Amino acid sequence: HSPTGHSRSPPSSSASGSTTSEPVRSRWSPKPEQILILESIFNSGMVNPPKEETVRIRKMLEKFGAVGDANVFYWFQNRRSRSRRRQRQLQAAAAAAAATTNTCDQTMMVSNSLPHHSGSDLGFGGCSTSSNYLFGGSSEVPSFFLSLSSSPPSCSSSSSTS
Amino acid sequence: HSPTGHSRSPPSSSASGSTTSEPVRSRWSPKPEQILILESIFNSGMVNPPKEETVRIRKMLEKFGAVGDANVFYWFQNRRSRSRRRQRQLQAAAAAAAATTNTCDQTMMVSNSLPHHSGSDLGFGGCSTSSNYLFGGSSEVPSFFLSLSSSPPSCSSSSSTS
DNA sequence: GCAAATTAATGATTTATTCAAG
DNA sequence: CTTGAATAAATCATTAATTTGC
Repeated sequence: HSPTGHSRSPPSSSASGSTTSEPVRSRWSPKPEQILILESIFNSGMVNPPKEETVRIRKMLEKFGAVGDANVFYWFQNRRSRSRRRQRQLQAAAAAAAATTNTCDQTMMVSNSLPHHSGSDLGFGGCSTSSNYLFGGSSEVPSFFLSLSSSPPSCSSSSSTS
Repeated sequence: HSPTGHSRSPPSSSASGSTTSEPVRSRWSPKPEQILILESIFNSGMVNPPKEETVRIRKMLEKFGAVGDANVFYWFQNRRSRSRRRQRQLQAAAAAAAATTNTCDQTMMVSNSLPHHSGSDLGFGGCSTSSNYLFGGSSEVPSFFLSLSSSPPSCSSSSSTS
């Protein structure tokens, strides 16, 4: 629908890593600034920009290095795909864990005493703020993990006698 | 994929992926529950458990599938590595962006979407709710862009030189 | 310290699925 | 039922980080 007159525009890749002096790059590698921009856009909710926007984004990115419309398109496509996959993986993990939690007898009775942990985890779900969430009070599934006392120096010794 | 050679022989233990119903796997693939557990531990601050804890963790994970101490060790090693890299990349991006922000007038004011938080959120995961106050200039059409699809039917050569 | 070898990330392709016309 | 467009999933291939041995 809406034949926007977009023809088969194969990757008009005009990609180059470093504008300064790079030998030859067969594959576009976004520069930090470009990544930042793309991430910002993605995180702002625009996960699948229409062509018009894609062109605009490309123009914006071009200020920091050669890039083609196709690169931008690919980037968003991959971002969506991978984002979703991770989410699914996590969800599966949660479900599976919840379904099998009871199997773990007294393996770990957790003693939630973690005072705090300089938050700087990153990496996974993204939505996770702390360790206790997700299935905090789902059912009879007590968050049976969390807190394996961090053993900093010597051996395990709950010496956190505050 | 170059399964040709195992040089390092880290902690020796049993490591197999034949947990439930997998044919044969040369490499341990953590089950969702195991991932969840490992993530929880990692996020709880224990990013580098000593051997003692590693063994404990392995025993705990074993309830969900075969796993060896080495696998646990590797997992944490890789996890740390990944975290560090991500962090660095982000910082680099931020720095680079900051360094060039002035250069591009209002080209990229996108930077940080979410207010507050002194740049250390790194919530790239994929939580982005729907905060669209970026540059919703003229996005109306769903999304149409270069087709660059393949040629499934008919002739399409591409003998994959792989 | 550097360069080869390994590993993880991720850009680019291919394949399958979906949905709307015709 | 077929065709065409658009996407998402799966896969391939290359690049960049890390690790390792000299």
